[in-house]
Amino acid sequence: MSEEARSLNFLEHIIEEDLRNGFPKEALRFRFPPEPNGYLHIGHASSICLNFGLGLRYNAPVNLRFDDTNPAKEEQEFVDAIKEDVRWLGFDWDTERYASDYFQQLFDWAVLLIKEGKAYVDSQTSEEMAEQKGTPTEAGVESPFRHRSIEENLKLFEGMKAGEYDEGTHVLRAKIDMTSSNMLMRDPIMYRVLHKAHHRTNTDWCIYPMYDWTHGESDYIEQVSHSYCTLEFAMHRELYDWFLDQVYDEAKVRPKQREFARRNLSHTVVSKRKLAKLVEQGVVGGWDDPRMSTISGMRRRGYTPESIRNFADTIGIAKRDNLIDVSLLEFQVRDHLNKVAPRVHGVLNPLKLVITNYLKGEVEWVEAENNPEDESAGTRQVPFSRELYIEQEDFREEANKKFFRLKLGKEVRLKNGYIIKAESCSKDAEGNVTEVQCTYDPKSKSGSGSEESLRKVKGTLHWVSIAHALSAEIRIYDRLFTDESPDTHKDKDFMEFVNPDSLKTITGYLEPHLANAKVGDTFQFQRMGYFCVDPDTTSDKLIFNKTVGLRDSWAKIQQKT
RNA sequence: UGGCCCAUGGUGUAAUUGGCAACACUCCGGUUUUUGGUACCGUCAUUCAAGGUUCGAGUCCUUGUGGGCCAACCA
Repeated sequence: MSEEARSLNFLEHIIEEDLRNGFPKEALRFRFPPEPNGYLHIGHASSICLNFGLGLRYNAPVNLRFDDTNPAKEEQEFVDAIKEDVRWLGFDWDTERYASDYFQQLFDWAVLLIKEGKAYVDSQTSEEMAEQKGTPTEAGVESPFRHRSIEENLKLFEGMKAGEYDEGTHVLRAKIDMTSSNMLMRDPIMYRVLHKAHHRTNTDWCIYPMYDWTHGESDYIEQVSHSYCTLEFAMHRELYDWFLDQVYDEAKVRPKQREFARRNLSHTVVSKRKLAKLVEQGVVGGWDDPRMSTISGMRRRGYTPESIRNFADTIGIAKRDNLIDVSLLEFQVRDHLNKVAPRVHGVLNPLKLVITNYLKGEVEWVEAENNPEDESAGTRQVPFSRELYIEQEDFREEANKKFFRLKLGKEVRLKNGYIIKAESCSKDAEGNVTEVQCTYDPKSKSGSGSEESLRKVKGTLHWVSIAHALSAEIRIYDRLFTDESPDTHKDKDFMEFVNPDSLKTITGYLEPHLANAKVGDTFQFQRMGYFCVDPDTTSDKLIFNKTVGLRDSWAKIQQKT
């Protein structure tokens, strides 16, 4: 186990430099700041791994802070779901905070700004203000209300807070610079009137602070040392710093905002609006559909927290635009599941196999290892009998020597069982093989130690005894989108790329001890992939989701020919 | 017609801050294997372009080229 020191990413370099410059290590503090307006997705997952990972690396506290400044969109339900998802990913926050905890402080500071002549109440319509704002290449012009007296501003702002005005009639604006090349510095809005109940403060407030006014000050209140956000907030940094300057006390930690590139996963979408559309239009079964990029979807799909964390770790973080191939994620899922998932025999496309020289009615319980990667996983007994199911794909009447499976006249090993030889097969009217007849070598039983049992035969098949088989619904998923970046086409809607075959439901046949499987349990169906028990499972119907397939080099060989 | 950010293999990230381009995945080839899985071995880039500084440039400078972001009473 060589604990090779991982190279630092640029955000860690920033911290290291601050430390070198004398920033006290004990003062390091981070935060994950979701808005509780929807479910967390893979993008949030990497942000969570980043921020909480920093906490672990520097042994520093990480706050979970809900950025709940817009009661029109936010709900308690989402707060609960977010907390569950963060915990499921394996992280624990130092303190649970809410921007709404700071409404009073924020208000007091706003009053201070008004008194210093740095904020004013604007009484125009949003259209009028938008017009005055200018464009990225043209300076804006000042609002006619920009030079109201401090007394009038104070009176108006108090009135806004007291509920004397309707929505849209007044806003509080910071008085900065209408000619700034940064649009965000052109007198940004700090407060708006919103007569809506808030999920935590109820109707205590009818004015709510905007993101820019809230975020940096919240970081400051919590004494967050490094506030990392995505690149689209880069332009906000100037404002973040300006607001901080208004209240900053030298004796305290001054939060530092830095930006990183959002990590985009191929073949998926992540925006709330788009995910909602998939749900509303019935393309998927819900927010936790196993094809969704939500954390709850990935959980239901059978992705493990470890695999998601390893994924976030290995893809790293930088500032350039990226499109990460899902295969990187899938690799991590396989890598982890390979180590922990019990192996099991499961036939997905059954073909009847009859061992003609095996006694009718005879049943043997053969021993099978639960996980070759983990000896402590032990073994189990699997019933073997005269009539079995094998995969249709595993039999061909004739095939070339690259086909390491069952063909007429040739031998193959039934995993944990015997070596068999295909003798003949039956077909239906269309010529499809309906049954294979074979003979077995009674001395070749797996694990018996006999000379015959040690014979090398080129193929090994999984199987299940028909009489003992448990049938189960198997849901097989493919990518939800056929395009690697479905929502980046200017001329096409992402819905055009929905993969019509992203879900196939079949009936599979499993070894009987799976009757005890519980929701969420994951197994490797040998040679087929990883499957987990879906919550739709009932006492009389077992349902499995295919999490991810095994690496399939046979598929590649076939493709080439 | 402005400002800010970015550019390293098929993908994503590194490079002791100016000193032999590394890691993971993928791909391809091979070894092992009672999972065509796993494990293991090997092949695959002179760093967007052109100049410049330097003994030495992925790293610094200049100019291009390409891409992203910025005008919600959203976050």
